[in-house]
Amino acid sequence: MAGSIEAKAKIFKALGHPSRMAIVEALCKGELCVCDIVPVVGRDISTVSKHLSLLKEAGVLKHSKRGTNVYYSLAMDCVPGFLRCLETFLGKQFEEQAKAYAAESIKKL
Amino acid sequence: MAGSIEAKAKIFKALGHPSRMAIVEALCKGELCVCDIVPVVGRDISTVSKHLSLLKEAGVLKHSKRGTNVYYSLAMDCVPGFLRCLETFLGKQFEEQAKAYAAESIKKL
DNA sequence: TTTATATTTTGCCAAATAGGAAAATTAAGG
DNA sequence: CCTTAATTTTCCTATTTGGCAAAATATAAA
Repeated sequence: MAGSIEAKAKIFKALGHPSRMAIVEALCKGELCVCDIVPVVGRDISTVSKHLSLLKEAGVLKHSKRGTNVYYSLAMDCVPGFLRCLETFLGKQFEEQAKAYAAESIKKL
Repeated sequence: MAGSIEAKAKIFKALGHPSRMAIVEALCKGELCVCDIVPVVGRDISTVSKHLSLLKEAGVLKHSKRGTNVYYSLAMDCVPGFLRCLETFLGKQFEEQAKAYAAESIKKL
């Protein structure tokens, strides 16, 4: 399963950019067309389109055309749960930092 | 929580490289020193050291010095479970491709 | 203190990435 | 068929990244 290292890294890499993370977070709530994703990301539509195809290429998203619109949605069940877990982790980390900072401040009084 | 998008993307980015994915997979089994990680990755020790500090900076790893060695270990509980989930996903994806390919081959007979 | 071992840091180069503008493509609708 | 709207692709540029080699650090051992 050595090739699976590459495959897994590719998935992480796809999610490893703020614009693409924002796209995936938006799609956790359900399918969206490109025109609705663009304002979420706040970048040129050509840039957003490229991010979307990268995510699709990595297997994170799937898409379906209906009329002139293209709708993207999540293709990987594991992702939303992991994102919530990361948020908990980041929340705790932030708390700890705040606590450490407070302790330091008290020492200096 | 807009900044959390950046924070989460940073974590994914840290894991989004084959060498760093290999490091994290190795550390799922437990703590290792740099000298034991180097052969796993198969890159120059200076390169591996940079990958390790990037992972630490992102909060994925922590480290402790003992003697002249530095031991790295996982700092994020969510990671191993997600990796197993991805493997299941990739396995299914591979199966489907094989099935589709077989169906195509039969048609051409 | 000198020497050896483990690790990190710096310097440099080649390759990959993200960005927007503009051109190309696709599908409706008149 | 021509026009409009949605999306993707191509082209080009600036920035970031990953790699190794060499120098710098740090700790233990002689």
